[in-house]
Amino acid sequence: MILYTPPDGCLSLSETLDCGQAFRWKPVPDGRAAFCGTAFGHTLTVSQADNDFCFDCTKTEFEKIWFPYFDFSTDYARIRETVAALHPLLADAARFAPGIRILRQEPWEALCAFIISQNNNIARIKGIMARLCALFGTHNGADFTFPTPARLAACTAEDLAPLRAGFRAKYLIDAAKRVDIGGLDLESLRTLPLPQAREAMQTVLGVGPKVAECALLYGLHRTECFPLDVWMKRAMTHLPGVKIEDFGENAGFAQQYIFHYARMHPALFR
DNA sequence: GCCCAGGTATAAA
DNA sequence: TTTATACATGGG
Repeated sequence: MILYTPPDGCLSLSETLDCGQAFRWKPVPDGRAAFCGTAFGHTLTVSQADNDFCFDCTKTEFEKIWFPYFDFSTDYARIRETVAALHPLLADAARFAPGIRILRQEPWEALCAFIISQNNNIARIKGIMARLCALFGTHNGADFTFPTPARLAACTAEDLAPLRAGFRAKYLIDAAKRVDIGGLDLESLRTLPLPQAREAMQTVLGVGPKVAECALLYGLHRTECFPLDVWMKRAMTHLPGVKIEDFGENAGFAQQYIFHYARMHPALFR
């Protein structure tokens, strides 16, 4: 059991784990403000008590898995200030959910999650992700892990029918094949120049500009990425004079603040 | 029942 | 090069 307080004072479990960036964290029914989820093969229950966060894991596991996963080495207080300074509406968005952090998720899982996300809603994305793990992942004693590329690459579209992922099933299989034996090295995209990284992502069937941007942001922490989904397009019309280039290295953070704010306040964005 | 969802592939203009 | 349409499914 590890007690930890982020040095920047920024973390809300609900804002971070249920803001549309990750789809496999669930509130613990009987716990207060606790969440349970799985990443990198490890399952964690995390809860909050005042300013402390309680991580139900060993010190080693916290240091190797969860500290980087929650991006605790980044100063989110400073990022919020920088984003908020660009426009009053951005200040509102950053103030609305000040506990958002951009998780450092597994590249392969993030790619699959946002392939599934296309023309889909968040509640249903969560369901498909849960079935994907239950059917093709392995059980670690507490939860199902995310299936490996090799496991999905061995599947046919009919095999994936129980997911009820619709037309996205064939996209998942193509992604799996590219990553498994097709020469697509997701880790290499962590440092590849962004235009080439985007191009590489989009070699996967079903991965266009938006999914590529999400996979790079959430899976490889390319924070200069700025996914333009339907909500963001609406939001941008309310940010006259603000250009995506203005966000620079903070684009991904800004996008997540705006996305969450817009989704929670649909009336403000037409 | 209807509308639409963290879009993209494909065809047509 | 830009614009239109199909796509599978189900949450609200």
